[in-house]
Amino acid sequence: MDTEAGSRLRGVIARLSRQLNASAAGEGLTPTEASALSVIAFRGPIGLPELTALEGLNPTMVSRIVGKLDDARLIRRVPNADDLRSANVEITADGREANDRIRTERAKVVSESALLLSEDSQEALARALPALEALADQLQLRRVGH
Amino acid sequence: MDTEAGSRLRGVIARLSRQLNASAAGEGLTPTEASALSVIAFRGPIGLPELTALEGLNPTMVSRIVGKLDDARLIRRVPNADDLRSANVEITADGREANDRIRTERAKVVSESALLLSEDSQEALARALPALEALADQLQLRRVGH
DNA sequence: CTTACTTTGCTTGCCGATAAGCAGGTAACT
DNA sequence: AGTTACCTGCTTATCGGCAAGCAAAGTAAG
Repeated sequence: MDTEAGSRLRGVIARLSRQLNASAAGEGLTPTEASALSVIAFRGPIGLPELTALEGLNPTMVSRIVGKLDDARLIRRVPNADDLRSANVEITADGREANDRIRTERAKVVSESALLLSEDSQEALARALPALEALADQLQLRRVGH
Repeated sequence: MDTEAGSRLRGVIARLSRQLNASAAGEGLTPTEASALSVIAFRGPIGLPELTALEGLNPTMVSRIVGKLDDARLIRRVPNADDLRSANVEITADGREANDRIRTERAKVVSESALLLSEDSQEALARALPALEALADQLQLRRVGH
């Protein structure tokens, strides 16, 4: 990937992020909170450090997000018998419902716009999904290592 | 694109945006300012409405960004003889130098991480670039229309 | 085993950066 | 005069991050 492509990728990601955040309705949750809820829903009971890593957030934010989601009864802290300082978090019934609603709503915005693209573009997006996720992993490793 | 893919795309874009903004060094410019400077550099003299559209920003921000870049002598306002209310902006020599530095620096972060990915992933990213840009266009149209 | 000290995992208060957006102003056009 | 293009002051939302604090766990001396 050359400078030209790197620069374009960077630009378009910033732009997409702006557009998506702007069209973020929600359940009273910020984009990051909704994303965290989704991870908790799918990756089952999970510790805060893992959540931090998966979302590429910082521990302070994760603590606050978990606190808020817990207050809202969307997730539940499950004490860890081995170490009472930490706790795993898992989704509640309310949380699962909220997650489904938010997920559907948010994906709709992307899906509907994507449907207006050419077949080729849609396929390119689908094929790039794992690569984008891998790239995010790499960028995160780079930051942590550095 | 189904709900699953839409949701994943949305999530990964947010994550990439966080990682990239966090590793944003700079010339005293915010990510958005740097991006605007880049657009001005490549799309030559340009009016503020076009800049607003290209970046998917809101007019208030564009006004402020242009003001800052102008103060820093990185761009220059060129009066429009036809309509003195508006003005086109164009890059200055200083601006071009700054843009080249920032562009190289920023792209490096992406490129270096991308190089650690598989060949397939790199190719998928390159092929998805136009599709991502088209998607951003669609999302923007959707917002403006709505 | 008990007490004292250190480390670890998380929480919280505070502040800064970035960006959106409204309201109101000025100047230039029609 | 009315509209339009832009600028600016103020507010808000989201997120990052340091530093202090707290409770549990680990370690070691008595």
